[in-house]
Amino acid sequence: MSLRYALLALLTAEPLTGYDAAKRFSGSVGHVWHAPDSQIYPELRRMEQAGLIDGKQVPWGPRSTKKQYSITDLGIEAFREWMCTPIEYTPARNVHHLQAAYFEWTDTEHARAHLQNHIDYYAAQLAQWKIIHRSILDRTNPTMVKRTEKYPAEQHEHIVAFKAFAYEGMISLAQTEIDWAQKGLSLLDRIASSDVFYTTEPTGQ
Amino acid sequence: MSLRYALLALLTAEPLTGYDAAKRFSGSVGHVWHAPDSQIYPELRRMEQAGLIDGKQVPWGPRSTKKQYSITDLGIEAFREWMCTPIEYTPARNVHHLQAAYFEWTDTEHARAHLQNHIDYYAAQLAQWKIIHRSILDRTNPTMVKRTEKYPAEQHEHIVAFKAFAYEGMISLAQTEIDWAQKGLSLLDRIASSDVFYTTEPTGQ
DNA sequence: ATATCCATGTAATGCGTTACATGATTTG
DNA sequence: CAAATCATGTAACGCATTACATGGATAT
Repeated sequence: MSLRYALLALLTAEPLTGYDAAKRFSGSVGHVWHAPDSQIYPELRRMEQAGLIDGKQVPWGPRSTKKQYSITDLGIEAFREWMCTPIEYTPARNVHHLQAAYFEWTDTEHARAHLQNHIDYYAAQLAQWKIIHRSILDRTNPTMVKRTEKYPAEQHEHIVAFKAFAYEGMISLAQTEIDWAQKGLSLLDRIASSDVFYTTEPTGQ
Repeated sequence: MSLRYALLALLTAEPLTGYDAAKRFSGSVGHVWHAPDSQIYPELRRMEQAGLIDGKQVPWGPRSTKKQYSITDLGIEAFREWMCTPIEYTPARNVHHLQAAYFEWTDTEHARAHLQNHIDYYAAQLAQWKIIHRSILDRTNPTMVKRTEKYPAEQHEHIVAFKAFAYEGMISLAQTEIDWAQKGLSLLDRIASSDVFYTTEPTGQ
């Protein structure tokens, strides 16, 4: 159900085609919320049926059209209501931490590679998020501009502050993952330099 | 596919019934990896069919039996192989951060409640994880005892270190979430004390 | 005896991923 | 005119959640 509200959130800024939405969810915003087009198009159709959004055929090129969705009053109300309801916390399922817990089942080199991979992945995320964070704060982010245009100038600061705040959360999580993996690399160093390691098999049932 | 390896991981320590596994995944270990029984029983059957585990009917009470699964050599090999392969990173989809990004669509009190909820949730997680982390380090954790029994004493330290390391990751993530939400509360305080806020509606299309 | 574990499932539904498909428009 | 981009889907599959179901064993 969250994809629906992620879409409504996007549509509070400006009307979009399915393609536009899909592009956002796999571009820069996709680092925060990802969804494939095969999920987006049907969901938009369901949302239109539910009256949350309004799809208009607009001309595209000389002969063709595309369907552009705008949020309706009902959609705005639904989004606002969702914004007031607490979201359930889904049970933890962190597969990378699970794997790290069993590093005695692989060798130091593979374990090191996993952790390095972890660092690389989150370093890339971090870089992306920092760029977006900056573009939000200095008001060069195009979607933010579109969004703030609808509000009186006094409120821009808050709107910007909330978006920045959300990204700051992602940034600190990514940094935490990197720090953790780096501690893991140190742990592996300490272990590898000790004599006993990886006779590989347990001694018996 | 990860549930399969989470189950294999558990079974490297000791044989389990479906019920045992389900209990672990909703008890203390459930704060790291959760799965409902309706998923566990069929998966165990599939794993048995694949030869990764071996189910034996063992007596339970005077008249009844239960099925206890042990990991097979093939299962150990599969687990070891999985431990050597890098795990894909699934695209980010953090619904709480998404909601926080749009706090201008609700009022200060609801926003505050969301953040307080966030703090409470992760504080509870943190408390759980710290307890497990401690029980791993001081070797009172029963599953850890079962697990280390199979290995020579020289390796116990590493096995313990990896488990502790994994929990440390969860602990710092939970702490990061708490810190973030607390910053959010401060932000809301600053905003609430300023004059302009929540005339609620955008000025116009 | 009665409540609480222990034990094991089925069924419906929804969300998400991957793969398969197609065609128009714009840009170089 | 070829390539990249814009545009929109369908289909199959798997994983996860929720609800529905049942019954034996143990402890008080």
